[in-house]
Amino acid sequence: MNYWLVKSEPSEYSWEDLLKNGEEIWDGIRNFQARNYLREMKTGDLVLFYHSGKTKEIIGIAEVTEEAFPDQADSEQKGWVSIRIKPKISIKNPLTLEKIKNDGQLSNLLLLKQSRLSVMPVEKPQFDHIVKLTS
DNA sequence: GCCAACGTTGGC
DNA sequence: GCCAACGTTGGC
Repeated sequence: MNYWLVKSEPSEYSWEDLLKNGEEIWDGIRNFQARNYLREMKTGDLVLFYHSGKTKEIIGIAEVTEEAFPDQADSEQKGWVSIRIKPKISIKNPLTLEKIKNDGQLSNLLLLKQSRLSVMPVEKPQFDHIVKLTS
């Protein structure tokens, strides 16, 4: 199993929206690096859900329920893909970017290195550490 | 509101 | 194919 992190601006689509809808097609990704990661996702993989913008925190854990399929909005069929996720765990104590920065074990998170990437892999030890910090 | 870091576009 | 200009994202 692999672990991931996706970012969303809560005014665009929030964790609460995902909870309300029960599942969501994660589409609209128009970045090659992010797309490649989407293609690697497998059913059952776990996905940290990060709010960018004002709050800047990991607020939930979602699960991949459908592996990469063509993005319906990709009318020119350029190979963009989407996946489907559902909420799994709502985090009671969200992990803020500030805490992530101040935690030595999380210094290698791509989140800190490539601030603009919206889909990225997370190593299992780091994922486990985040789960421990937020539970 | 500003700026850094990228990604994209278009002229050459 | 290079590079300047521009647009976008996201942290501060």
